[in-house]
Amino acid sequence: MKNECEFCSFKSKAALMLSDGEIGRLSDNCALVKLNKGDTVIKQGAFSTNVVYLRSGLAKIHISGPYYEQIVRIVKPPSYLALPTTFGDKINQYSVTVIEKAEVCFIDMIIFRYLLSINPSFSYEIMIELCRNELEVFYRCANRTQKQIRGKIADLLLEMSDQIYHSSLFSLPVSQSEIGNLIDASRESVSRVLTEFNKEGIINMKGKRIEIENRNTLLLISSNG
Amino acid sequence: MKNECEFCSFKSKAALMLSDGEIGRLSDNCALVKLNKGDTVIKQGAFSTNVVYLRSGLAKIHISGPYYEQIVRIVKPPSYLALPTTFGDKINQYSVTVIEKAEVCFIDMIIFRYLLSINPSFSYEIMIELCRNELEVFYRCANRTQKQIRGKIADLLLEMSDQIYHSSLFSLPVSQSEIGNLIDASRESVSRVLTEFNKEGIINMKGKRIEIENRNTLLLISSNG
DNA sequence: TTATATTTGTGATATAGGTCACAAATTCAT
DNA sequence: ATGAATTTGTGACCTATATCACAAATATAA
Repeated sequence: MKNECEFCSFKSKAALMLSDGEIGRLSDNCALVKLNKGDTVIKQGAFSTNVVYLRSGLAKIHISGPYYEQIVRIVKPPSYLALPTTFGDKINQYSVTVIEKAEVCFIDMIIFRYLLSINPSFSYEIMIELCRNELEVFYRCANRTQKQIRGKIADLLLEMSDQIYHSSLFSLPVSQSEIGNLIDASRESVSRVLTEFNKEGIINMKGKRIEIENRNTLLLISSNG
Repeated sequence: MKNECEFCSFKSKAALMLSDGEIGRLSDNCALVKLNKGDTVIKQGAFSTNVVYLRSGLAKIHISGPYYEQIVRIVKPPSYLALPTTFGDKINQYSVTVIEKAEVCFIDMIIFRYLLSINPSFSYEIMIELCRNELEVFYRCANRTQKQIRGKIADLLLEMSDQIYHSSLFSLPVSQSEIGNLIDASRESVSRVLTEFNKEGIINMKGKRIEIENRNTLLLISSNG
């Protein structure tokens, strides 16, 4: 399916830098795909000639660790994926899997690199994204290490509510095991803490639906260990 | 002190992409500084208008975490630092401190961005570096989480020997507390493991001098937890 | 070189969070 | 809707590693 990028209402900040002609080139080499929860967007180790633009939905980035698959971060749109594939060798260095019904554009890598080479503003915006990613991982790194489980879960809930869903009521896009994997804790501990928070009236949880009832207490727990 | 970049024998791969004229521009806006262990290269929170090129020596990147300063990685040359400052706001988002006598070039950010905008090959190489950084943090992330202390220290020793010093005999550039901070362990545990390795004949340690005696066992421990 | 500050080694003890096991609840596919 | 598969809740128990507390060893500065 061909995407009409010129009329796309989910353009990335970088894509806004492109001229009409450039957008046309992009459009001709870009395929929009709708994906469901669990679908693989990028498979680590596979050969690829595409950059992927996450246009809507949610995905997780995970890599194969020494003992098991490790989720390294949740990605929300707008976001470019597989950039290391574009710039390094053509083998995907991590996997990306949809965790919430997503629209994704597969962009031919040659065109993407061509656009980078002729449009410095486009290139500049992509660099900003790369830097932001790096900083985010740094920040997570310190957080993962220094906080205890209650703090890490409080953080995650606040992030979901503030950064991802922009609402105090949302449905967790991942299982408790995946949360555990992401924040470096066992599934059982995640369950225990979530239940605690529920009993303490901090959140109201039924199934995967969560409503944050007491944001301030979460903030407190987040900065307490 | 003005640096004569055209004659620099420690050029980055990116800098090799620059034309003579471009190198000249760089040279005019670049200051070479020699720094000692403990010297601050970049201070998180401070305003900056420079990119920093690590030309020789070693440095650590650390950020302020929720409870204490967290070392996120050791940087070896050639490497550009403070790129997020260049691309985002002008405030440094992390600190960089020298851990082994270093030479560093402070490059005016305006020139750096100018070169990026006119030279796509230069820009391309910088993007490769940004991507490599991201992947490296992903990898570390999985490692830190999934391995036990012996495995993490084995990894660190192998990295020092293979990646940093290219020799089985080297002197640790950081204290055991810093190692603990980097691999997410207490100083005491680091000491115990290093002592164990020493007694087990895997390494030969006196003071900060370490010689790797049994590389294979280290590899084994590294992939064992 | 000498004094001072920092780093390291090691035993004793404490604990956060992991692991196991199984029942209950949800979610998914037909 | 219905049965199968997955996810969640929770008690009992375990363990890797943190903490504490010093003494010994090294590194640093005067």
